[in-house]
Amino acid sequence: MVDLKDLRADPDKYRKGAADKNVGVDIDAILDLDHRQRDSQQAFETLKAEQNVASQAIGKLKDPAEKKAAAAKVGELKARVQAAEETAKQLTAEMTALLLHVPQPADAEVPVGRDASQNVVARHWGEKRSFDFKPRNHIELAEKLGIVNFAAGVRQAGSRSYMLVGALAELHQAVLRYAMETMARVNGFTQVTVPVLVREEAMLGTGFFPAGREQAYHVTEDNLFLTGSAEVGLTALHMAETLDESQLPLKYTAVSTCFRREAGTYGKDTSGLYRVHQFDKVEQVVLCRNDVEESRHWHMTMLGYSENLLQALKLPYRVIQCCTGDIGVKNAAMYDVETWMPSRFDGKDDATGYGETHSASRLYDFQARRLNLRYKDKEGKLKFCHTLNNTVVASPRILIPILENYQNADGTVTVPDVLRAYMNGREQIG
RNA sequence: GGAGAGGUGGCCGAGCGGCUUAAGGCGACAGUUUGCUAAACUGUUGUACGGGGUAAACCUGUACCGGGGGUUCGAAUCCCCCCCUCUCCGCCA
Repeated sequence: MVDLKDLRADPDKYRKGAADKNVGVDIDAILDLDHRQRDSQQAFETLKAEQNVASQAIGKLKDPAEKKAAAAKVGELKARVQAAEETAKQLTAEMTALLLHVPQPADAEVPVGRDASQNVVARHWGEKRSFDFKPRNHIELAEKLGIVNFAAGVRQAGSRSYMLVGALAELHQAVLRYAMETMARVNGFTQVTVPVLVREEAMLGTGFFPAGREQAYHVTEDNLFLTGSAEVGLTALHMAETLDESQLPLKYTAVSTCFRREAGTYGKDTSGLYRVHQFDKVEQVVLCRNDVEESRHWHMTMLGYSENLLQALKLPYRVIQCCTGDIGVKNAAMYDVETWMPSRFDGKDDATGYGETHSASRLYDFQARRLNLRYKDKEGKLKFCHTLNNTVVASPRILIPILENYQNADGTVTVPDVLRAYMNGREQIG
């Protein structure tokens, strides 16, 4: 949710912000509606004040006949008050609905672009391996090793389903545990468990709704939604609370199963472990003071954690600064990390070989406004928190670069050093 | 899933149609007194959105007693729906 007062004061900022993000919201229509809403609110409040005065006077009358006469007189006012209230309420509802769609303007440094194709590469890390044999893709590797069963997954759960079996399930757990423990023990994030089945308020509050509603599974029987990220649970942990500045920053991490309908991606990445409906992810969230510099600091710090993890896994990657058209409605800035997946490389364009594995976002107070997540600063003033989130690791997608980059000529896969401790010291699969 | 009891300000707790601009207490803040602390006394005490004011101070309107509707001239109070908490029963990893 953007700040309505700021939108009134500087509508151009929001016009440009929406245009840059390629989001079709009519700022002028919102401003016009805002005027009408305020006028109608004013009209209602004036009438209501009149009614309140008259009603209170009745209470002081003693004579029943006088009371009755006075009540009848106020009764005439009542209809007008109700009509005015109705109008004001309706306009307020319209206003709220429209405001939910106004995107947070991207920060000045974010490159302007229509979609992901205009993202900017910030940096590369790592040496891509050159194979002296014909490398297999992760599907071939895993099926040959008997550590995945796509058919069984699809049979019981439909398309984009899978079952990791044996060593691959172990590798999956290992990478999640490694990520989680590093964040908690080394970087001081508090481990949290989150609900993955949540109310609509949590989805609205974190900005996943209304835009993006079609990406979430809806459990209609109980009117709950399956979350696509622990970002929801972690960011909404203090929903509707007033924190104290001394508590900030709050740093949380959680591993959760994530559910995504992947609506609108039919025919895209249909096979393998890349784009699936259910996966597990270690996510981290920071709630900090309402301070742009501090937000920027945490954003870069968390992006660094993800890079550290990939460096520890010795997986080549590149960091992408997402352009305005790709950062979504809620973000002020976003970086993706893409990891080298040899099977995706078309042999010509290097860019084709990188697959998105991470995403780091800063949202300033956009989510906090919707969540009513505030804190009291040192002067006792109430302010909205800033929120940020980052992927620490998502699996099974991360298993693709691990399998493909660590494969051997005989079809076996070497286990990355840092994960062996989480796999009973196992050094090789197959 | 069944039965019952509840949800009031930062906290406790009264109020059950108009003397409530929510009693009283606790806490917090300010002042007085005081060698210092404490105590005592006095005062202040929320949020959101508007209007006025050059800004702050301040003045003013509306809304808010779990949420949403309704009855009424008037609702914390009466009615309906929903949410949440607690107790008991049933079921259950």
